[in-house]
Amino acid sequence: MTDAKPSQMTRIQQKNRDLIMQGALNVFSANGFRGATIDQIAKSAGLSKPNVLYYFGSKDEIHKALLTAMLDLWLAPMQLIDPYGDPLEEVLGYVRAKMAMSRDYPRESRLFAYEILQGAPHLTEILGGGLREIVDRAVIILNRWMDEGRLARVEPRHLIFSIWSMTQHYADFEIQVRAVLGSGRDPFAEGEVFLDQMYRKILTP
Amino acid sequence: MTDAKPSQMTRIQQKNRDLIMQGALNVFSANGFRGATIDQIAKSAGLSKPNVLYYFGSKDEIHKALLTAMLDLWLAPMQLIDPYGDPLEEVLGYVRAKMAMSRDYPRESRLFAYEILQGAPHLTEILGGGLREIVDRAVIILNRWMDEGRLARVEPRHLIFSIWSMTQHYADFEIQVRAVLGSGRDPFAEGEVFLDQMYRKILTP
DNA sequence: TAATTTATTGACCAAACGGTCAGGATCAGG
DNA sequence: CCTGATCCTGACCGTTTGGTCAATAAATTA
Repeated sequence: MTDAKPSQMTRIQQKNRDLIMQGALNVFSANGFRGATIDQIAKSAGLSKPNVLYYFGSKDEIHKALLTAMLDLWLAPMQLIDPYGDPLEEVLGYVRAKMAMSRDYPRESRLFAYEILQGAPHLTEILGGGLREIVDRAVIILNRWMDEGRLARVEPRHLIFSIWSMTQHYADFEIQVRAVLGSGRDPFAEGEVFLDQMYRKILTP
Repeated sequence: MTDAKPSQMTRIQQKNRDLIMQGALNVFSANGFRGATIDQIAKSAGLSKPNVLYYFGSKDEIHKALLTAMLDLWLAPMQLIDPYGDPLEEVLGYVRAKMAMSRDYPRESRLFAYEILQGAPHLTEILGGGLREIVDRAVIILNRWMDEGRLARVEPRHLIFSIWSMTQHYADFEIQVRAVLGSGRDPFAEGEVFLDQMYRKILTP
C-alpha cells in the first residue's frame, strides 16, 4: 500500500522516505518500537512530525516498512552459500559475512533483536514463511556436505543458530562485550579470529 | 534505600513487594522498560497502581530493584565453576547450567537482554565492576587449564561470550528458533545436545 | 503564467502514562 | 478496646505521545 514503486515516486518522495527510513533506523534500533517516538524519528530525519506522517500513515507503518526494507540485506549472506564451493570455506565465509554485518550494520542487528525479543509482532508471517525456506535451502546444502563426509556431522539448524547468536551478540550486546574485554581491544576482530578457529574445529570432518 | 532488609519488613511488605517483583518481571521481560506500564505491572501483581507506587517510588526504582534482585541468580552458574574439577566437565557443566537457565528462566534472560540492548542504563556500574571481576575469575581458571594442556587454547573471554550468546539465544529468540525448527521439536533439549557436542570438540586438547 | 497537484507545518486533540495526594481501611501493640 | 502506624485507593494532575486538520508553500503541468 505505502510501498509504491520507486519509479512512481517523485524525487522528493524518494528522498524524504529515505530520510525517514534512516531516522527510523537510528531511533528504533536504539530504543525499540515502544521506546521510539515519531518526534525523535522526525528530528533524526530532519523533518517535522506531520511531514513524517504525510509519508507514512503511522508509527506502525514506518516500523513495518523499515523491517521489510532491511530484511533482504539481513538474510542475503546465507543465500550466498555456494553449494559447489568448498564446504568448510563456505561456512566460514558465511560466518565472516555475518560478523561483518554485526560490525558494519549494528543498528540493523539491534532492530531485529528488539523485534524478535518482542515476539516478532511485525514479522510473524516472515518467520513462519520466507525465513524458514531460506534456512531449509541452507540446511539441504549442509546435509549433503555432511552426508558426503566433507563436513563433520552436526545438527544443521542448530549450527545456524550458533552462527546467528554468536555473530549478532557482538552487535546487540556490544556494551557488555566492551565492558568485559576492557578498552584497547577490537571485539570484532578478535571475535572473527575466535569464530574462525572454533568452526574449523567443529566442522572439520 | 528501598532495599530494606527482609527482617525489617512486615509480612504484608514482603508479600506485596514480592508480588510486584513478579509482575514487573512478567511485564518488563515481555515489553522492555519503555514498553512496560505501571498499570500493567499492578494488574499482573493484583494490586492497584497507587499501591504499587507505595512500595516502590517510581517505575525506574521497580526496574532497578528487579535487575539487582535477579543479577545474583543470573551470574551464579559461572561462580560454580570448580578450579579443582575436570576442566572439560566443568565447562560443559556451566554450559548445561546456562542452558537450563534459558529453559527455566526465559523471562529473566529477556529482562537482561532488553537492558543490555538498551545500552544498560541501569547496569553500567555492574557491567564495569562486578561482572568484569566475576569473568576475570573464570578467565584465570580457564587460562590455567589451558596452560596445563588440559583444555584446548582459545581466547577465554570470547569462549564465555560464545556460551552466553548461544544459550541465551534459545530464550531471547525462542520465537525465531521455534519458527525455524517447526513444531514437534524440543529446542532446548536439542540445543543442549548440540552445545555439548560442540564444546567437546572445541575444548578437547 | 494559470491551474492543479504535491509537500509542509503550526495548532490542536484525545488517550495513555508516570506520579501525587487526601482520606479511609486495616492491622499491630498496649 | 483504643491508638498509632501501616496499608490502600479513587480522583486528580501535568506531560508525553500518536495522530489529525486546515491552511499555506512549493512543484508540476497545461
